[in-house]
Amino acid sequence: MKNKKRRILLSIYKKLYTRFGPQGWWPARGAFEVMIGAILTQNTAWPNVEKAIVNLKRDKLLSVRKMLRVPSRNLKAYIRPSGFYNEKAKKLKTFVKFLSRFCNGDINRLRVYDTERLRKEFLNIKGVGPETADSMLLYALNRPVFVVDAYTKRVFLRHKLISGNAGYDETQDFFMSNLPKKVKLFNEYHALIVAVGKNHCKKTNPFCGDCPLKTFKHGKDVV
DNA sequence: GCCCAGGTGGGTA
DNA sequence: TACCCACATGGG
Repeated sequence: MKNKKRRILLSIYKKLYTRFGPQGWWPARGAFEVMIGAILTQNTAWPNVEKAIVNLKRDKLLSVRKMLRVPSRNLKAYIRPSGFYNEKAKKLKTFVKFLSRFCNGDINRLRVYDTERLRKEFLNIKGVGPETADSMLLYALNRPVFVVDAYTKRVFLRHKLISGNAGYDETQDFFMSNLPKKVKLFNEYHALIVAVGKNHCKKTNPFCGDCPLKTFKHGKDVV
């Protein structure tokens, strides 16, 4: 059974990779920038996040120290294009305060902690939920953690590979217990799911068309 | 003008 | 615990 799931998951990966090619995630440079991007992209289209990051970069605010110092109302102005800027400014402040306390603002010092410990620490930060924490672990710190998002649930529910009431942890476990725990694989897989979710398994169109997953069982979302 | 986007936390039953 | 909602900009 486990082997069957593993075969299916690897087969899906292969089809997606063949169709969309390497995605080169995360589209950012440096661990800190990835982490900031992970917060800014919460329920937000990436192009809007990029605008915010460009603003931050322009005035060299992409460092723990600088972001600690900048007044909140200024920070809000910088990140405005990414939406939810009042909330996100608070989240960014909370996050850099955590970093300065936990690792003296030095991302390299996070290396000494094991993945489970770091995940626990991240989840304790207000504004960092499971997807954001896992994105940071995988894409900033290169830990083998599978990132689940809205696309993951929609695509895999539509192809009847997970159940409608599967939560974050259960969905994540489906991938992590049936796939080799490899950073490169998890990195590419999640990005490919986003690609197919954007292009085919859309909310408003329950039918696959030339979806690369059309050979898998498929139907409208139940529940 | 309407829908959606790489979520999260707080409130209510 | 399980929903429901606010949070906000920008593109299609």
